[in-house]
Amino acid sequence: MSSAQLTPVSYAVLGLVAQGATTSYAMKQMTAKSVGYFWAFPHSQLYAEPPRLVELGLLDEQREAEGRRRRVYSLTQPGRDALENWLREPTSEQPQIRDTGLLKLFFGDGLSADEIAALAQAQEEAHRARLAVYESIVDGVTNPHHAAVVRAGLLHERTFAEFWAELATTPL
Amino acid sequence: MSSAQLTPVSYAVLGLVAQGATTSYAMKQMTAKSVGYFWAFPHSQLYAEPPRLVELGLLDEQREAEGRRRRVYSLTQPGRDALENWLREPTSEQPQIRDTGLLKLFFGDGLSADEIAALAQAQEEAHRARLAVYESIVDGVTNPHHAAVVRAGLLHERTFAEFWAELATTPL
DNA sequence: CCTATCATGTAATCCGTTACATGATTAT
DNA sequence: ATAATCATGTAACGGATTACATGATAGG
Repeated sequence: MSSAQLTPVSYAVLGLVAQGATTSYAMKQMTAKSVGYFWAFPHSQLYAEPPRLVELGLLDEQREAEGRRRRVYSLTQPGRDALENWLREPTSEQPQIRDTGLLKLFFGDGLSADEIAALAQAQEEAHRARLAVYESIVDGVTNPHHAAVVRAGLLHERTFAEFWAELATTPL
Repeated sequence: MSSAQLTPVSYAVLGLVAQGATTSYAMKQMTAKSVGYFWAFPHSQLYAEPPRLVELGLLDEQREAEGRRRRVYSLTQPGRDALENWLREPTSEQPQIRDTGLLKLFFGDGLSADEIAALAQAQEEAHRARLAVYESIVDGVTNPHHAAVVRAGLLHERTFAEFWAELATTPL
């Protein structure tokens, strides 16, 4: 029962199936307008991961008889247990923010003040654009947990938009 | 000149060398107390990446004659150009926040209100701990660009600590 | 001198990304 | 009908992570 340890993608798939996304495409749709904004799962992952979980006995796969003949997944009891345990378990891993703009700022010694300001303005704009997207969807999200996650994203974008805005006007 | 496209790690290494970190260990040290907090580079990456960049002609490698005989890197002109171009180039990739706590919240339908509160409290605590770390180091960071990045981290941790704190007290 | 830890790598596996490719539906 | 796009995958490659392993240096 090769207990290969599960990755975040594994749990995401288990969670998506638990929320009713029984096909890979449905998983893609469900993530697209919410958690996918800051933890993007390429669709190929959502197609590749379920077979692994089937192999581990955490998912069950049914093949449609007609039409697209797509693979329809459902949770097994061990799968449900694995998901629940993960949800309850305190998370220890440090969150990672992989922001290229911050990386450039970190290494920006070689840039002039104007170039730093340009970077900051571009970053501010990007964050405001993302903020606008979140504001436009937040009211349409019915699942309260999903809505809470969108709110977190909203707060984050606001924070960073302000950070860059200040940097654009205040020289280092 | 196999123009394999450079990854963020590539530019990080170029940037670190530009800032005077001429050995892999020095790179590790320089990142550890600043950008490494939210974009962690395992030391093996900092040892594995430079040879690739040497291969591409972006770094030059000198081997120490004595002692540890370590590899000492320096920027070539193409390497410096690549770094500068990257720094000036507007960044298009969306920043990614990979936060397991948020992922659990997203899938937290199956959790009770108490369990959500427990998750939120644990997350708040983790963010406050990180916040304390940033506060303890921010004054000691001399490089203004590094300091700005630490400030960004500080704002982020504060934002998220508050987000989780509110969630812990307000039922969904 | 001996030990602990600092420092420097290597190896192997596997996941994630990117691109390719094709089948089904819908719109015109 | 035909084109466009929606939907569903596969393949290949490379990078990232996780362990393993060993050589130097400093401290006792």
